[in-house]
Amino acid sequence: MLFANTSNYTERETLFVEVILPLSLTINYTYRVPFELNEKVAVGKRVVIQFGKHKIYTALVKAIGQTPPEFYEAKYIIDVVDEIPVITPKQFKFWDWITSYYLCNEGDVMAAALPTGLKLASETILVLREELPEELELTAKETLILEVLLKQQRMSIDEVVTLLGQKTVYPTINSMISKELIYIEEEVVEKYKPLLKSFIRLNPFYKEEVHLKELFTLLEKAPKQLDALLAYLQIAKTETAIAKQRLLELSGSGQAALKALVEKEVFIVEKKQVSRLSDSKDEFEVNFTLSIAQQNALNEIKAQFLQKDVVLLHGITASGKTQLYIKIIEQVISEGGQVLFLLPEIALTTQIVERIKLYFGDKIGVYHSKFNDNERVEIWNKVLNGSYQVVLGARSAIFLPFGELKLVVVDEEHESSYKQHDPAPRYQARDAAIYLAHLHDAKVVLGSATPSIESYYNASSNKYGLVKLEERFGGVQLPIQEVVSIAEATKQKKMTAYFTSVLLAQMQLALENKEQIILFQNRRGYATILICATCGYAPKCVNCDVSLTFHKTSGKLHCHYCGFHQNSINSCPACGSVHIEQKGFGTERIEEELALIFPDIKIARLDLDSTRSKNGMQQLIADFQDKKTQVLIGTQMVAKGLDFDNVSLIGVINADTLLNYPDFRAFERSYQLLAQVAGRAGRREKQGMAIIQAYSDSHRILNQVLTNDYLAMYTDELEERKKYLYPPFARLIFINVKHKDANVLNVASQALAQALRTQLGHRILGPEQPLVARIRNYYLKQISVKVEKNAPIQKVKNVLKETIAEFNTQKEFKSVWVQIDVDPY
DNA sequence: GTTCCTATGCAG
DNA sequence: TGCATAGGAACT
Repeated sequence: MLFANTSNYTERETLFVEVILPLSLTINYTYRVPFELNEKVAVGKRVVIQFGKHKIYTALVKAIGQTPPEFYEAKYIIDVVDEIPVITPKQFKFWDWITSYYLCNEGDVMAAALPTGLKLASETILVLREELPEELELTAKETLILEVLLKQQRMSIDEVVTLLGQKTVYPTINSMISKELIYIEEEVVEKYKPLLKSFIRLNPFYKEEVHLKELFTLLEKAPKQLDALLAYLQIAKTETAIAKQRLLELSGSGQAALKALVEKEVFIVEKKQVSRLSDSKDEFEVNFTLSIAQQNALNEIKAQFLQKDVVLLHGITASGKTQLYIKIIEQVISEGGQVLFLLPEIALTTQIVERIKLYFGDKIGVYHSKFNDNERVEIWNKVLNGSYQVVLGARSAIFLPFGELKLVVVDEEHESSYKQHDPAPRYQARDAAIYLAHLHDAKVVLGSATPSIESYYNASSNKYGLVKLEERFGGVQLPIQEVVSIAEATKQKKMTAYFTSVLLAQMQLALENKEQIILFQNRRGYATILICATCGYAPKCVNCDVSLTFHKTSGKLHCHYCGFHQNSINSCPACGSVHIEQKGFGTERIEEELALIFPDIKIARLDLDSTRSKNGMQQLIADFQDKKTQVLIGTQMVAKGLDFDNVSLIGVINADTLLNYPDFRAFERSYQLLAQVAGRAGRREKQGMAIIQAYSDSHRILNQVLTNDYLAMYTDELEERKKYLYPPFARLIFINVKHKDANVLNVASQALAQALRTQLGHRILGPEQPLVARIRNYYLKQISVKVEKNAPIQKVKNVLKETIAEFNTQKEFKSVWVQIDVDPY
């Protein structure tokens, strides 16, 4: 082995770098830096490295050192990608925290944090040799591949797999390599492509009046060219950079004329990099004054910030939290700080974003999953160089490279979509954002009309500041709310399909007044399940342990877990009976029944199925806003982030499905959702109405929704949590165990739980069978870890990590998947 | 015997 | 993650 101090280059430093790969690997790897790259490597820059025999990846330099690895020879890094680091030291610290808190690998975090455009990986390409051997003995498959290659010279592995229709292709490829037919190339695909546009510039020669005049006379015989020139001069008065396309549009002179001018060297064409992000240069002066209540809340937040880093803003629906946020943000950016504004994914496609964008103009960037990669890279860079001072984003926006972060706003902080469940890192963006803020010495505002129990607990126990905003903005009145018993209505024969007479009457009234209606049903599809009336058979998914849902539009039975679907059945496959009954109902069924009752109105349905296409949701919402549709039926989606002026009635078809959900948060969630849904009714001028239909009409949660009594709900829930030791009185970690074989899984999960129990005792619960015991052909078991609040959580986590690692080395459990989910809610 | 799949180990 | 390798099931 060649050590640095024994080599001929003693006077030169030999550097080694520890790199993070964007893969789920438990350790980081060490590479050696070739001397010529010594100057260029730096922590936070990306390097190109070979990992394994073929693959080339971009990895991130985590650390630089001079000690060579003891037990192996390090490979050389191939190249350094960046001129300046793309990851800041603070981001590394943040990643470290996520890695250790959520028990994942650094590579998981890297994969989640970097936009795909910044993570290039190689693709294996087969290339046909220029000279082929004369005598060939080929198998049928090799001939097939060769034929394609003769046509197109190059092929990716994927293409070979589809061509041969088999998964194992490497033996064939290897054989062709040894027969000297092909060679292998690793093609690194640079994913980010800067957008280049052609710009036109006048040759400086013609800047002088004399020359320009000569040019005019010269062009007299070419009127089109003259047009182009005149148009150029006209635009040049007000603009510096003139795009070719724009000139073409404005002059109407055509490609040929422009080309001729370029050939005459009158115009010079330049390719320039432009931004894909539409930046509205004009900042709108949206003047508004805060109400007294808002002003007081704002002052109070500022006062709280003197002592507390996090403030919970408990502001009832329509109290104008957004305006408050805007004022706080405004102050922070005027002092040169950056702001991260987190919103649930769904809210990002809607009005609130437009409002804030108008206000802050080009200082603001929006970051969410609907953006393509190139756009994300551009946003990343604009945050890095500080040209974006405000970022509005979904949970993944916490990974952007902030330099001067001074404020984090988490709107609708109770939203469950802040938690990422799969894949790792399984982080809770609200909590991670609080840590991020801590790293930056920044302040945090958590806002919600129905705060999560934990946040409210933190606020009432003085860990967070608490500011209340209890007055509706602009004097908007709370809707009149009413709970209607479905059982009672059924008894009195006052049900029409799924609607009580009370709800129907109100709908009639609203429609007569030309007002709009939103109906909420937390289940998509048509009927929940089909069931044979004779033998009780119900069609199930072939991959998962769930009954299939009947969708009428497609005429098929769908699995909502894996996407499997099959044709519906007319007779029972088990007993042949034709008495197939539909049990339960979803949004689709409600839409149909409603159309029968009100044949003249237009109804739209907002759920996962109807919004799958890219602009589906936007279109649906736009139509509803333009009053093209009168009734909007939806799942959870309708509750979140949508504001409609003309909606006077909200109907919850069946609240029981929410309340009966088997989860310790079911009541909290129900309250939050129902309060949010109800709050959508009648926002301006007119008092709206919310009707909640339920079997369990006297449920305490429904009462609390009716009376808007968040505190009562909180107190009751807290009591329950204390009694059964749930958060915030304990920390919860789920260990999900998966295997294709139910028996192996049983044995393995028992063994793992036992191994954990010997170290952590009563804290280990389970393994239990989850509600859905099999998804995508994998059987599932869940072990829960409940840790008292004051126990050393990091020690427990270390034990978990080690025990699971040890467990996975055992021969019979090698193929068992174990995933850890910290704070799984 | 061949062909293909699946499990498993490993990469610096 | 993706690839090499080994062992075995299903085919000829």
